[in-house]
Amino acid sequence: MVGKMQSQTVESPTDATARKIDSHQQIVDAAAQCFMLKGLEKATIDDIADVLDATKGRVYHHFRSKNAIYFAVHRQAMQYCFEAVKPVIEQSMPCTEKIEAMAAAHARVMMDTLPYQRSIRLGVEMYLRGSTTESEREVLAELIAQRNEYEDLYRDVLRKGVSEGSLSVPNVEIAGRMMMGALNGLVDWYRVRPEQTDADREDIARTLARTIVRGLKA
Amino acid sequence: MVGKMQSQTVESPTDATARKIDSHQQIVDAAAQCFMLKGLEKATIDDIADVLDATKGRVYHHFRSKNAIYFAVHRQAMQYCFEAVKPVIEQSMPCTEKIEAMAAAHARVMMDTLPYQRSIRLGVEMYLRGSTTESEREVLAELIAQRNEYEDLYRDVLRKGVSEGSLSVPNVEIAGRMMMGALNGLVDWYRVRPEQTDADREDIARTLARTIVRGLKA
DNA sequence: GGCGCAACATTCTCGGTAGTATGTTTATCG
DNA sequence: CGATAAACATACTACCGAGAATGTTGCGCC
Repeated sequence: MVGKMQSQTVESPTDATARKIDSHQQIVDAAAQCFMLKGLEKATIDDIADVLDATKGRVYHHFRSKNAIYFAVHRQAMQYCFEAVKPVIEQSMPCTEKIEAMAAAHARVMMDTLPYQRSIRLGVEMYLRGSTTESEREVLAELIAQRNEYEDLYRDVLRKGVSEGSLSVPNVEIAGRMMMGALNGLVDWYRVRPEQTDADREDIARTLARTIVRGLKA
Repeated sequence: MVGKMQSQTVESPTDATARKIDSHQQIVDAAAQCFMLKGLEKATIDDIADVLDATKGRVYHHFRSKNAIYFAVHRQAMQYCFEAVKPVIEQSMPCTEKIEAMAAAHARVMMDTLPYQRSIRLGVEMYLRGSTTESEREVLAELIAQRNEYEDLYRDVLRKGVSEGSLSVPNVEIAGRMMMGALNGLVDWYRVRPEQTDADREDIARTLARTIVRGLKA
C-alpha cells in the first residue's frame, strides 16, 4: 500500500532525479532547436525558455551559462553519432561494405538529429574565442578530442582497407576529411519535410554513402 | 608635362575612384578576416576598423550597415569561385576529367581565399533572420541564386557525364551535394601554415578532387 | 504543521555594440 | 586662393542580452 501510494501521491528519489534529467533534456532539446533556427549568438536564453513556455530562471537553474548549454548540445550530438556507428563497427564485414555502412549510418543520424548536428556546425572551435574561461576551454578540448576520436573510427577502417587492398586512397587523411565533409554537408541542404518517410531518409543515406565510397566515375 | 605632373601631384578622377575602390576593398578584406576569426556576430565594426588602423567612421562611410559588408564579402567569395572554374568550363575535355578539374579548381580557391570562404559558411541563409529589411532580403535572394547557379555548373557536367556513360551516379542532385560538401569542407580543416608552398596546396586540391571523383573503392 | 530545499519566476544591472551626429582634415575645381 | 565635397575621426545615444539577485511556490520529511 505504501508503495502504491508513493507512486501516486509522493515522489520517490528516483522519480525526482528522473524528472530533473527530463527537464534538463527538454532544455537541451529546446536549445538545439533555437540554435538551429537563429544561430548560436542570436539565439537568446529567453528564446530557449520561450520554447518551453518558461522563463530564464528555469534555464539558469539547470545551466550555469549559455556556453554550458551549447556544450551539452554538442556532447549529445556526438553521442548520437557514436551510438549510430557503434553497431556497424562491431559487425564483421569487408572494409568496403563497412565504410559504406558507417557512412550511411552517419548520414541517417545527421537527418534524424538535425537540430543538434546543425548547432554544433555553427560554432565548434571558433565560437567562444577569448571569452572562454579555463574550465570551459577544458570542456571544449574534450569535445574536440571526442570528435577526433570519432573521425578516427573512419580513418582506421580506411587504413585497414588500403592495407588489405580493398580500398584505394592516395591519402587517408584527405579521404577521411572528404568523407566527413560530404556527410556533414547534409545538414546544410537536407530539409525536413512532413511528407518524408523513414524510407526516404534511408534512401538518401544509402545513396549518399554509395556515391562517396564508389565515386562518380563509371 | 601637365600629364606627368598630374600623375605625381594632383589626382585624376580615375585615380580618385581607384582609391575609393581600393579603400572599399580593404574594408571587405578586413571584414573577411574578422568574420573568419570571430564569427559573423561576434566580429564588431570596430574590429574591422582596427585591422585597418581606422575607426568606425571610415567603415560607415563606405557601407550602410554591417549586413552590407557581409553581403560584399559573400559576393566577392562567389566571384572568386566563378573565376576559378570558368576557364575549366570553357575547356573541352571528357566529363570525367572536367569534373575532376573543376573540383580541383574549387579546392584551390577555397584555400587561396580562405577568409572569404569561411565567412560565407558561417552565415548564409540563417544569418539575418527577421531583422533583415526588404532590400536586404533581395540581396540575400540574389546571393543564394548565384550559389545555385554555381552549383548548377557542376550538376550540368554530372548530367552530361551520365548521359555519355562516362559518369555513374544514382542521383545527380545528391552527387552534386556530395561534391560541394566534400569541397567546401576544406575550410573547416585546412589551416594555413607559413611553410606551405603553392605546390602543397595544389597537391591537396588534386588529391581531394581525385578522391571525390574516383571514390574510395579499389 | 512547520522546516528546508529544489525548481522555478521576476526584476535589475551592467557591459557591449550597431548606428548616428557632428567635427576635422585633405584634395579637387573654378 | 577660396569654396566645396569627399573621406575620414570623434563623441554620443539607444538598445539589447547575459547573468545575478531576489522573490515565490510546492513537495518531502521529521
